[in-house]
Amino acid sequence: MTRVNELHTQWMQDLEYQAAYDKPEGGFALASALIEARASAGITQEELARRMETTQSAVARLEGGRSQPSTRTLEKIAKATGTRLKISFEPNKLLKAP
Amino acid sequence: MTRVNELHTQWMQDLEYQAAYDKPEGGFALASALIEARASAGITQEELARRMETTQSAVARLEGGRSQPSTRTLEKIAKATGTRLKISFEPNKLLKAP
DNA sequence: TGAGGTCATAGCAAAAATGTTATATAATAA
DNA sequence: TTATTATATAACATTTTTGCTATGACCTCA
Repeated sequence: MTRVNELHTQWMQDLEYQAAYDKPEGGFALASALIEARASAGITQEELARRMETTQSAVARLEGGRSQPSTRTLEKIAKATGTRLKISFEPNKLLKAP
Repeated sequence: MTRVNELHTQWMQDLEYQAAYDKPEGGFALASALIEARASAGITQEELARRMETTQSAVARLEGGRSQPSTRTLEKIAKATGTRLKISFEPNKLLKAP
């Protein structure tokens, strides 16, 4: 049992995690979505890397927001964390103020 | 006025487009999400390319599902189509059948 | 103190995405 | 028919992501 694993037990009880590449600026929202997905799976970077058939350092780079991953990579993450990848283009803010 | 533009007028009236990289297999869902986003903006591949600072052929390649775009590219598409990019890892199917 | 475990970073080579030019096809309008 | 417009494809150079091998920092626990 390790830190992330403990977080897991705690989070899985009441966490509605639906992190998204949404609000923030520089793509760091995606990074936190990755971290949450991994935490929800209760695994380490090492284990996630194993499931994605890559290395721990690659996972750290992704979570650190130091790359702009392709959908290929995002799909691997989804599979490895037991989640479903969803990418959408949603209608934007209001056009004119009332 | 061109074909897509006409589609636009038609769609914008009643289309709740929220295409997603969701159900299907080979990443073609993303492709159709792209097409819908562009159609909702009522522009041609050529115009989308101009807004993304790339070329029409690159857009065609994306919409044809012949690449796995990075979040960098997805962001460009969102900005160019006036939409908001949303990427999320959602909880998966049921674990055990009752 | 030291060992073990987790995560972050740097640097490099290989792979994939991207930008670009040049066509080709299809549909429409004149 | 011809001209024009929109989209699809191929081929290639450039850029970015990705995989990999260290290595260092930070904990916790014995």
